[in-house]
Amino acid sequence: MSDIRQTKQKAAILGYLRSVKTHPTAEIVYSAVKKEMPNISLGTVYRNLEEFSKNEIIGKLEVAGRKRFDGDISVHGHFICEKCGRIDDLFFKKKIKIDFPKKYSINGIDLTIKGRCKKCEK
Amino acid sequence: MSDIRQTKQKAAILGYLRSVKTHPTAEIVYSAVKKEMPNISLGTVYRNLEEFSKNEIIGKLEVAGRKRFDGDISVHGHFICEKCGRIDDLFFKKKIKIDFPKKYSINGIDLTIKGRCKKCEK
DNA sequence: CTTGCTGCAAAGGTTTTGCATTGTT
DNA sequence: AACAATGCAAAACCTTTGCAGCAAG
Repeated sequence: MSDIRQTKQKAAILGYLRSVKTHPTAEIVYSAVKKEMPNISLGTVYRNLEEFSKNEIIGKLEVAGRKRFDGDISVHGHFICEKCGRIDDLFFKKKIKIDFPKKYSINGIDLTIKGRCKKCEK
Repeated sequence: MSDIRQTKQKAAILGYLRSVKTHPTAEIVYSAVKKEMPNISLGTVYRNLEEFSKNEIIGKLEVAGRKRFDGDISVHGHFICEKCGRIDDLFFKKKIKIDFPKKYSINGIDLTIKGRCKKCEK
């Protein structure tokens, strides 16, 4: 039977992702982790990020044709600035109610708002 | 000054997208339009889909690393089955209220729900 | 006529994958 | 000792782009 093993690489990737409030790409995670672990490979980073997100240990978004990862899996939405690309977390004070058809079994909700951030609003 | 021209290709792409209720990839649009217009090129399809979505004539989603296009730009959400990949439109009867921070200028909202469709729910 | 659009094919960027080796359990 | 995970590099995949010829206005 298959088992999942602990490795330094996994710990470093997860540690980094949880230490930032940004939503880095695999490439960015790779560069960051590489500083402490120069031999880590990009493939390992991709493989683990993908595995973590499949196991719902981290979150994944897709923006402008790239995958971005999120160390925070609490319920929240995202704001994406269409000009500069910045991504902010959105935490809502009031619960959002939606009347959802019962014919599906829900696993996750993604609420993304696009627009302009303060800086980019001319 | 630059102007935008009407072409058969644009009409065919838009016509196809509006004739279906699916959310096809550029590749799928290409195959479909190619039946009526065998010389159309994939590059043209990509170029026009991108232009249409920039001008908000069509919608664009990103699912599983691919862009998908939506001929329907009315306000609605999407359901994505994580197993079979099917995408359904979600129309809500009641307006959804969210308490959104005023510091952004909003341009669009994307509500995507992931889970299992009836068929894939074992 | 002017110049935007197309078709073609090549290039670009991101992500995945095969395989020999290394490291966990 | 078994075999999952890694590093490396090649391959796969999707999308963008340069350019010469075509076609819309």
